[in-house]
Amino acid sequence: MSGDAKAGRPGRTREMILAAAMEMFAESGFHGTSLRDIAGRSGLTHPGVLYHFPTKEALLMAVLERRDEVTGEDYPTEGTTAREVLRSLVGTARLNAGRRGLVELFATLSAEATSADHPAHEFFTQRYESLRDQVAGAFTALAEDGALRPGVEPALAAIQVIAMMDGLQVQWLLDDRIDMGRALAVHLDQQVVTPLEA
Amino acid sequence: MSGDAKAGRPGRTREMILAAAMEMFAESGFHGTSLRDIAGRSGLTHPGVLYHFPTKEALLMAVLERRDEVTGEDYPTEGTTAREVLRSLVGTARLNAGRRGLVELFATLSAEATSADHPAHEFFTQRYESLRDQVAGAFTALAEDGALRPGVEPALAAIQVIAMMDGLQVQWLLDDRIDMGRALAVHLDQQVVTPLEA
DNA sequence: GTCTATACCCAGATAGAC
DNA sequence: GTCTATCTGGGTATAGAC
Repeated sequence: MSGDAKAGRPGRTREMILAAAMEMFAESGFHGTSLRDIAGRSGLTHPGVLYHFPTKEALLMAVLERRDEVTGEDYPTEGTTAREVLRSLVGTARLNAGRRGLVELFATLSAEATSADHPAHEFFTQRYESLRDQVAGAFTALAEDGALRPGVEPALAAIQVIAMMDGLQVQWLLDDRIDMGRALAVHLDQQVVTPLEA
Repeated sequence: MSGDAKAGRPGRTREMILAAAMEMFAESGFHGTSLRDIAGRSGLTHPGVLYHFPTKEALLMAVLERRDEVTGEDYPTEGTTAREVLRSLVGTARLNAGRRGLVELFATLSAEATSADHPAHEFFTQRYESLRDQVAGAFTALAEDGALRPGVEPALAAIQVIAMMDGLQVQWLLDDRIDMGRALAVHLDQQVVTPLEA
């Protein structure tokens, strides 16, 4: 049944397409990449790609979910201290400075997806909500330890850091002399009583 | 010479096209909007549009410049105090909460335009540079008056506020319960010794 | 001077052969 | 599971009607 050498393991081709799509979306953006480009790099024709992913947007969503897995490795979600959660935000910003394509993809799509009818709208709405919850949780824990500066509200502080991360990405994409990690670290140190680093 | 009733005042049609284009770029982004869509809403065909604007890119640039005029009214550039410059950032954020289309346009395009070959790339690079200069100037003036909290660096603070403004827009577009004005005001008050408001 | 008609090529998507 | 062929629609450019 599955002994056919040509076909390989099911999902094998799917993986190759995903890898090619992620690279090319990252290099040239979603609109700048054609299905024929992706197909070419995967060694098929564009209807071949559409057999595995019904539409180009479905392929995009698959790439986004995979991106979340990759970046998710930077964000320890459980069993970590509140300070570690905040430090991981700075860490991600620093790592991102070496992953331009991924940053471009995310920045472009999160903006595009603000339209209610965009295929990735729900994806991003949920993503921001869960990110805000997670970061707000960290700030709340710090507040309970009296580790926040006076006037810092956990829920608002979460919105603010996440906003700053996103905005820094756009400025950095336009001018890579912008130091995202430092900007974020300085901001976070203004929220807490004892500096995060060291 | 100019007595032709059909033609109307020169620039009349141009205005209609611009208005339609601004709305549709805001809703669907640059790549998501076709000239035929814009033409349809303006009551002409797409080559009709191309008579007034040689290319789709030229139309985009015209729209961007007009947006700058609208928003520019919120930003007093000269003859104002440093504190007023910062307050105007908060004011713009509050006004923007009533101009969803404009915010969508700007958020979507600034992200798209991070690609080096995007027609609006240069426009946004310049825009951010000049905005940073202006805000950094305000922070520098405050620093000289000893009005900044210890550790606040003017140039970095400018990058940070602008980043936060942009990031807040994306979160607000996805969930309009986000209070952009308040988030920004609280952040700015953390940078200065005496609160900005009142 | 202002627009319509038309034609070009490239992209996403579908139908159906193998 | 993948291809060939084809359809539709987009951006661009030109010819020519009013």
